[in-house]
Amino acid sequence: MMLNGVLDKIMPAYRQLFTRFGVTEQQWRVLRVLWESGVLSSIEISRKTLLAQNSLVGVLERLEKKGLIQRMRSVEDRRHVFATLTSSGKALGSQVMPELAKIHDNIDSRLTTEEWQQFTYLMNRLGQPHAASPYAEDTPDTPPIQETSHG
Amino acid sequence: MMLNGVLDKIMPAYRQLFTRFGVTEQQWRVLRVLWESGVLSSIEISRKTLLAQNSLVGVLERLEKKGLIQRMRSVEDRRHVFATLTSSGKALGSQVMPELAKIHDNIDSRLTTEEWQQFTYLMNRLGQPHAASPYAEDTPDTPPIQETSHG
DNA sequence: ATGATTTACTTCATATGTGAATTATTCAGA
DNA sequence: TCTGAATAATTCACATATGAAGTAAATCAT
Repeated sequence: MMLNGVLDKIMPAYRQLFTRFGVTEQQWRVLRVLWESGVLSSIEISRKTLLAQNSLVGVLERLEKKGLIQRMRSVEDRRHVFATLTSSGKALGSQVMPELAKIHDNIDSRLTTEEWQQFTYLMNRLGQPHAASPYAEDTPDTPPIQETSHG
Repeated sequence: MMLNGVLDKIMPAYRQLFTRFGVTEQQWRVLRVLWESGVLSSIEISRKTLLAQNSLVGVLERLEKKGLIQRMRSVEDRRHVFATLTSSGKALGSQVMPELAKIHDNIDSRLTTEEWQQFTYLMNRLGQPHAASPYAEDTPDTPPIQETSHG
């Protein structure tokens, strides 16, 4: 439950920025990955933003209605829907990015480099169910800083 | 964004348990604090569960509709609404608690004692805005294990 | 080829989370 | 005492999350 608490304290700053530009956090997540990757299929956006497909439908809909993105069906495989930023979407991106960087830097400065490594390590451990081999698929590169008699 | 990822991996286990008993995660949070404290005012529940007042209204409504809790207005200050568990609510609690403990233990075992201390410490640091004195109000008791040239 | 299966997207019903606005009460002060 | 500020709960509009279904299009196995 601590995770929720931390999110509740960290997100407001971001949300405030986003609402100032008329978008929501998840809407921004989509804009962001499109900004970085150009054109993406709905499923790729879903993977990169961690937004469920069904939730994404609405998000993309509202983004398109705002004229920030453009959706289109693939010709080869008509099951795929691709999305890309409109010029206005790109413009918004370039306006938000710097502001976002400020907030990000602030949060970034709350922990030292070592602490961020610990953080990453701990988060990965928490995400992995116990009993699993410590050297499985997505195991973090950074080993624990202190292993005090336990494995 | 890692926080979201971890939550997405941790919560399903809990949600699965709760839906098995016909409640949601936040509904359970309420039942839990009532279980621990007996009678509580809406505002106290809100504080203990981290659920916003307006969200709580609906949660309490549904819990009452399910016959798990009972709401009533205070006589002294009719602005307050108190909630308490019904016998059926208590019964549910005693059924869920042990199951919950299993999941909790599993997650608990994913990190060592030291790592949990680091975790708590890091979460607190992340929740505190930067520039603030490291020894302010809710600063954790456990100091960082490694402070390598930075303060 | 054709039915079974899979895949990608969409829709639905239900439960929240958020910020803003309302309502009902209580309280402090002229 | 009457009024305006402060509280606690509730309501609203809007945007998601989740799980279950539904669709259409592509793939597979026979």
